[in-house]
Amino acid sequence: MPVRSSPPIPRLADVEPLDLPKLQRATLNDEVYAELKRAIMAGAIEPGRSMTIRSLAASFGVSLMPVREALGRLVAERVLELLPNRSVAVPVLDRVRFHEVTRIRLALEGLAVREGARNIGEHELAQMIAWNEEMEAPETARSAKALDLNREIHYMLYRAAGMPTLYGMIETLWLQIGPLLTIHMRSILDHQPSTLQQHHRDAFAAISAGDAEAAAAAIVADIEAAAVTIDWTLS
Amino acid sequence: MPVRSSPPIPRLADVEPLDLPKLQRATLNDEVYAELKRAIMAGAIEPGRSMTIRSLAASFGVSLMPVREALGRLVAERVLELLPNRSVAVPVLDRVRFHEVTRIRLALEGLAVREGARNIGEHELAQMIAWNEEMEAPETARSAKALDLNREIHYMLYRAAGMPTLYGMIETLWLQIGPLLTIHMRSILDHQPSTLQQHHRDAFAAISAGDAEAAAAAIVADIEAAAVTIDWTLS
DNA sequence: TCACGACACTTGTGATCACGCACTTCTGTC
DNA sequence: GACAGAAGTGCGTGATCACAAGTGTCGTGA
Repeated sequence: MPVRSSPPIPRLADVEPLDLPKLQRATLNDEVYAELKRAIMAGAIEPGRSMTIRSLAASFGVSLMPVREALGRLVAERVLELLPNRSVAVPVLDRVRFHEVTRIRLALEGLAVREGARNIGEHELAQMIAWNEEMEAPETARSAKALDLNREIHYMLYRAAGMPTLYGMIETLWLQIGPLLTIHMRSILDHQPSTLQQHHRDAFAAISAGDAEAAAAAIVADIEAAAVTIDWTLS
Repeated sequence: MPVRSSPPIPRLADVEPLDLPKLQRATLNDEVYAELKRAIMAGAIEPGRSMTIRSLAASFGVSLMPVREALGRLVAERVLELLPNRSVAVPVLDRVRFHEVTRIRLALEGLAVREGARNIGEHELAQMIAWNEEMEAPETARSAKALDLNREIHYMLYRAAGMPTLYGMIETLWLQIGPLLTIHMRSILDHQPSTLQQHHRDAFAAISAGDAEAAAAAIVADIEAAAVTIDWTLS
């Protein structure tokens, strides 16, 4: 630890406790991992096309090592798929697997809402309502931002459950269907002009009324409505 | 591909189609990963004590690389925990987190049974019944083999659902509570001499009767019964 | 006797290199 | 002209090395 030579300067630790516990340096591994997740969720990586470690490493400007580990983690989370060639790709969800992921989502996100509806605070609820109205604004209704807002609303609700393991599992499920959402975003937003927002409004009303079960039902209806629209466009 | 010089010997590919699709060489990475999973599930690794990459690599007789990636995958699956030192350990489940994992298990394994009960074949059902009776045998009732049989029964039921993503998620959940199960195995098997087997029998009867919902209820009761026993021993 | 600092050691992280395997492409022969 | 064999290339996997940060220990000074 470097020590200043002039004594009158007090050390930072003396002035402020500053006990932020989770300040750990981000490794290249983590950065590549986060960047890949963002790219996948944004649909920037075409499903089915394999990608090589070397090309990704060159794109990120790092060596093979961080990319290898980040890809391995994503494969472990089933966000990426291991091809027989031992190379990886964003999996192409056929109708069967999409149905499976949707059913898991219904179970898990229903549980999260049932729990989160009880714990969520006034401030978060207001924030979600604001986001939901922003989704209906004409300039964002058909843009990628609408999907981002939709995701943030759901995530905030799920975070309120205070179940970190459950939240992580839901996050990986969203990553699995994320590419599909982005690709068919136009269809979803066209076929359902304001259905999504209405389901959200139902959920907010139920939360305000203290009816966690109704809130869960609204989110389940929301997921199912989006699922049938995507299923319509599949294969 | 090496070619034999003597022509009369027919090549294997000519005699037998042998189109086993999933024959890909196991890498050291996969072997270390599988071995660590076995060790964790068996409770061989004391929860909370951190382990170093180098020591594991020395134990396995491999270099750091395969161990690093295997550990990274297990951390991604939340089977291992990343300590502030950036080293890893089997997480110690407090009561709160154990409750959370149990609630997720109820949702997911209930779904799996509801689906698996409809699809499972006669042969698998007979196998499960045989395993269940073997659990009651005096020589295995209190041994680690009883836990193995219990796990195999549940896994076979969940596999029958034909939902690989769901099955993988359930498997990681079992890995998270596996150490706890093994450590408190004595308590579980003592407090519940044949309760577990009875719940299993209820599930089998419901499956035979074609009542998937009752089968799911039986497994849910099974999980809950084991959970309250473990919760009793926690802290 | 206690505290502080320097040193050695351990550990995770990242880079580089080597090997084996699979696939492609070119070429020679029938 | 077509097909088989060989050379070349690209890829994942694993090992080794280098580096920085953290940690414990030993020694010295007050």
